[in-house]
Amino acid sequence: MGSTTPGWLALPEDEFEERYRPPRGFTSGYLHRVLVRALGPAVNAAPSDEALKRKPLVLDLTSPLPPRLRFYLYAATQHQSERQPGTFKIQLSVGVTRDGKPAPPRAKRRWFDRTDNIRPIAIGYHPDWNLFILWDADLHDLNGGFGSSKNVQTPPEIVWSALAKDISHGSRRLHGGLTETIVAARPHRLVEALSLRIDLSNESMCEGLF
DNA sequence: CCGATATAGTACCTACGTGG
DNA sequence: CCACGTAGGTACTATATCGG
Repeated sequence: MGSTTPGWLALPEDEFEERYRPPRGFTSGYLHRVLVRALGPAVNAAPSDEALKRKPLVLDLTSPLPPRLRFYLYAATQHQSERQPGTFKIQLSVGVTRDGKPAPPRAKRRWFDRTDNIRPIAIGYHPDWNLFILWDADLHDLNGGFGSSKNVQTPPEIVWSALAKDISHGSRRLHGGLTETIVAARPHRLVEALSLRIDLSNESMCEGLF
C-alpha cells in the first residue's frame, strides 16, 4: 500500500479541483481525496481507489495522531431556510448494526463502526469554502444509535471563526444537558484539528459519562 | 437503458429556556 | 406555576450520480 503514489495526491490545488471535482453533487471519491490531500504527510499509506469510494474511509496515520482512524466524511451543507441562518449540517447515512458490522439494507438504527477499536470520526467538508468540520462521533451513537439520515448541525459562530483564524473549536448544547464540542479548520490545519478533536472527545468521555 | 445508492433540501415535531 | 418563543433534532422527499 505504501508503495502506491497516486497522481492525484501530487496535483496542484486548482488542477486537482478541475479534474476531480464533480460539477454537481459530491462523490465519496472526491471528498476522500480532498481529505487525504489535506492530511498530507500525516497519512501513512495512500488508500486504494476502491477504498476511496467506499464509505467509511479508514486511514493509517502517523504520530502524534492515532495509528488509524475511521472517517465518516460527508459534504457539509448550508441552508438559508434553516432556523438559524448559516448553520451547517451533515446527514449521517452510513453505519453498521448494533453488534457486528453487516451492511444495513434498511436498518432502522445504526452505529458507527468501531471494529478493531478504530475511533470513528464524523467529519464534514464544505467544498466551496474549503473547510472541514469535525463532530464528536462517539457522542452521537451513544444515544442508541442514529436514524436513517441523522442530521448533525454546527452553530455558525464556529464556522466564521474557523474561516477567520483557520482553525477554531466550540461547543453546543445537546438535549439532555450533554455538550458536544465541534472543531472546524481549513485543510492545512486539519491535522491540528484532528488532534484537538480527539483530545476533546477524550475529555468529554471522562467528565460526562463515567 | 434501468436500477440502486447517495446527496441535497425542506418540513415537522419535541425539548429546553426565559418571561410573566 | 403556566405560557410562549426559540433552537435543535428527526424524518421524509426529491434530485443527481454511478454502476450494472
